[in-house]
Amino acid sequence: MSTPAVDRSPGSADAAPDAKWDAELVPDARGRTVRPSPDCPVEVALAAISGRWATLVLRELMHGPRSFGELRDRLPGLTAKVLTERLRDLEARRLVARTAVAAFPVRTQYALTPAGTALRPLLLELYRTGAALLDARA
Amino acid sequence: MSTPAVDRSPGSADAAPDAKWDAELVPDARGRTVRPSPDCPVEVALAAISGRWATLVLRELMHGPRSFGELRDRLPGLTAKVLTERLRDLEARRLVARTAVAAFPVRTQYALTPAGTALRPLLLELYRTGAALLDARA
DNA sequence: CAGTATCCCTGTTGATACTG
DNA sequence: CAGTATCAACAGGGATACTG
Repeated sequence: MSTPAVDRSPGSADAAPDAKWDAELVPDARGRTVRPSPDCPVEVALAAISGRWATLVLRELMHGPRSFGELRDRLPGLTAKVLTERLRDLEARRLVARTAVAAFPVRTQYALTPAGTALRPLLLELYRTGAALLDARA
Repeated sequence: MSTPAVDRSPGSADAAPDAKWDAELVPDARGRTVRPSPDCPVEVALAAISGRWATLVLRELMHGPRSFGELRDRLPGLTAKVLTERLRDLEARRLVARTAVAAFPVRTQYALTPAGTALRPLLLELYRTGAALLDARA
């Protein structure tokens, strides 16, 4: 894949140690990646909000716990299949916790975990940045 | 698509006016979207950093203007085709400006515009959030 | 040096219909 | 109520080879 050519990096395989990094932009070694890597914090954050509808589902859950039906009602156009996919993904990342009540009819509650709540500043920053871009074009 | 049923919203078609919104999370009407929309600030910001390798290309340009070859050298594994795609996309969004010097050999400079530089806080927040998620799992 | 041109392959999304 | 099962359509990305 990558041309071996000359190995100028004495360090690990996926870093560029001899470059001068912006200490604010790249505070530690995890950010000195040369390719999209699951170990890079930026990629981890992007993965957390990845997938269509993901930020909208998170926004709804930021308002408090919601049932499957409530989420579906709040986001018409989002099919049950995709909603399930998003929720399962968020659950796998431990950002959302599911609580199913085995009654009839079945009730399921989806709530943010502390890790999920930690995404709030990121959503705010996304909004801020996007709004600034929109205003700049206006 | 959406079940017409009862139209409980007296306002526009893509908003839910009767819901109570978190004023910090959704500061204005542009955030009260019911589906992924190009008008939503969050979507605009996500679009700005969309595409594989995008954040890495932006990171490199945050360090200063770079030529096509410099970017390619700094990001081995990124093919010329995809690098071109990312740069063209960023250019179309006015986040990056291209300056080609018609000499021989050809020299091209890619630099962030003010709008592109405005993405820095977002990248920092992505890093912060991702690092927090990584630390939480450790 | 700075790209283009193809081809192919894979993942993602959406529509629709069905179930414990 | 809270999902699952299929299937079709599409876009994104990578490998490779070529050009002004």
